[in-house]
Amino acid sequence: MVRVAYMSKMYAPTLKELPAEAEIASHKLSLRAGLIRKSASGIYSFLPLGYRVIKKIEDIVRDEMDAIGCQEVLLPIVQPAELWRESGRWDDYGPELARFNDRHEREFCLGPTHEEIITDMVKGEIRSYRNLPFTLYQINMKFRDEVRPRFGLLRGREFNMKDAYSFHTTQESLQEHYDQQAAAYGRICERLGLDYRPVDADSGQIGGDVSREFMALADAGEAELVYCDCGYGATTESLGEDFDPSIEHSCPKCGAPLKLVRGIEVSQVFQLGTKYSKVMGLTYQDENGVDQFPFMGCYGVGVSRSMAAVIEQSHDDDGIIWPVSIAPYQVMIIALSSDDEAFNYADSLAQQLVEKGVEIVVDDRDERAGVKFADADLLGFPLQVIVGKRGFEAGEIEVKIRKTGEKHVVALDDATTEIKQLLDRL
RNA sequence: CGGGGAGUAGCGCAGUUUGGUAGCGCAUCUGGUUUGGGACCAGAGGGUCGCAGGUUCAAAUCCUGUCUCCCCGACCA
Repeated sequence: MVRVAYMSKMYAPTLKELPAEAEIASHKLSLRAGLIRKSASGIYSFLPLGYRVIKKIEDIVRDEMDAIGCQEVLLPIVQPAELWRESGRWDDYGPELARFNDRHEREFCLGPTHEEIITDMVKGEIRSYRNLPFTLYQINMKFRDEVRPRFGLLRGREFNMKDAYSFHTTQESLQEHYDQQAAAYGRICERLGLDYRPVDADSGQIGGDVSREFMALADAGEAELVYCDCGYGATTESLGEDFDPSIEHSCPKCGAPLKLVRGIEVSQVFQLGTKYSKVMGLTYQDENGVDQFPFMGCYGVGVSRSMAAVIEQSHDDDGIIWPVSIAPYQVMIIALSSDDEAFNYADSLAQQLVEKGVEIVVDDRDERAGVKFADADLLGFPLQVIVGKRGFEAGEIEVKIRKTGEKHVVALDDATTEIKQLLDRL
């Protein structure tokens, strides 16, 4: 059951002053709005409002994964060294792989990605070509002991990620699913309200031959990319050392001048081929009873990083501007008057809206108007409904659209429907 | 790992040069006045100055070591 939330009860410690540790907008605002708190370098706790956003992003990702036939699982974070020795990555991965021994001196690592675990798991179950293709995914914390964590959630060491792994009998089947994943990733970016570009990329540590990344455009992004309005895009890294960013380049597809920008890598799709199935001995029997190695793909979405990317792209001097799709609450009702009648009206309006499926938080705190307005802007709810004594006595309330700042005066009796309509238009 | 910066009250900072026993703003608590854009007045609480050694009559301040955090670079599914 969905309930009205109240600011007076909410654990949402906002900061008036800029945190000294943060440099970029998304990091500053995540801290100021009380979405996250740091435990150690690159390691964060998610507070109620931040975790609501994370869960909403996860639900969008789940919806898109389920829509293309993927099935959700949950894989272990703690993984035995032997699997990583099998794949060769125990030695190859380097110090980014966090390792430790258990009480019996057996070696383990914290999963930075889950190819080994899933390949091993599937190995016990796959017998026949009839079992293929299929795709499993999970949404889980990853740990990578990054050389230099920075920018809050943009490059953390522990982070929330969706990772999917697909298994196929043919390259064509892999290609087909890879395309479906890429299309789903485009839809995910759109539903998150991101300004993004898909680009050709390196496959790096994960390995494999073909890879695309989805870049949220942002000056604070760590990646550099080129793109063209015709649809072409590539990371400058993938273009190799001979790419000179100081001179203008033309699009290899249409010849138009390429744009050079910075971006945040929010997701990536890979074709792994038979790299992991071969090295870890994952086989199935084909129609002729002959053992074959499945083709594999893997597909990742940085969930916590996506949250930071959205803030990076959608904020102003006053705070965050959430898209309706992932706002922690869609509407904040600011109860300005302590007058019983006006407050009771605000509360009943909240109840009515909740019953219509709108997520509502009421600022019922005993604070001055300025404090409430400032927090509402900082927290970035798409709509602010202002219920004050003066307006209430005149039979009206005010609805402010966070993004544009425009205000609508609404009659008390029409409030529920008007708010619903304004929300639907955002 | 190389280069740079920083650890002093919950947060943001001053004090370190020139050692003398810790301060400001915000926040918190109490009382009062306020109440549509981060109020005002009066009072109060809160810090082994990151940690460990050392020098000294005396260390936030000087010396040595160490830990942590941030930025640039290297690195990065």
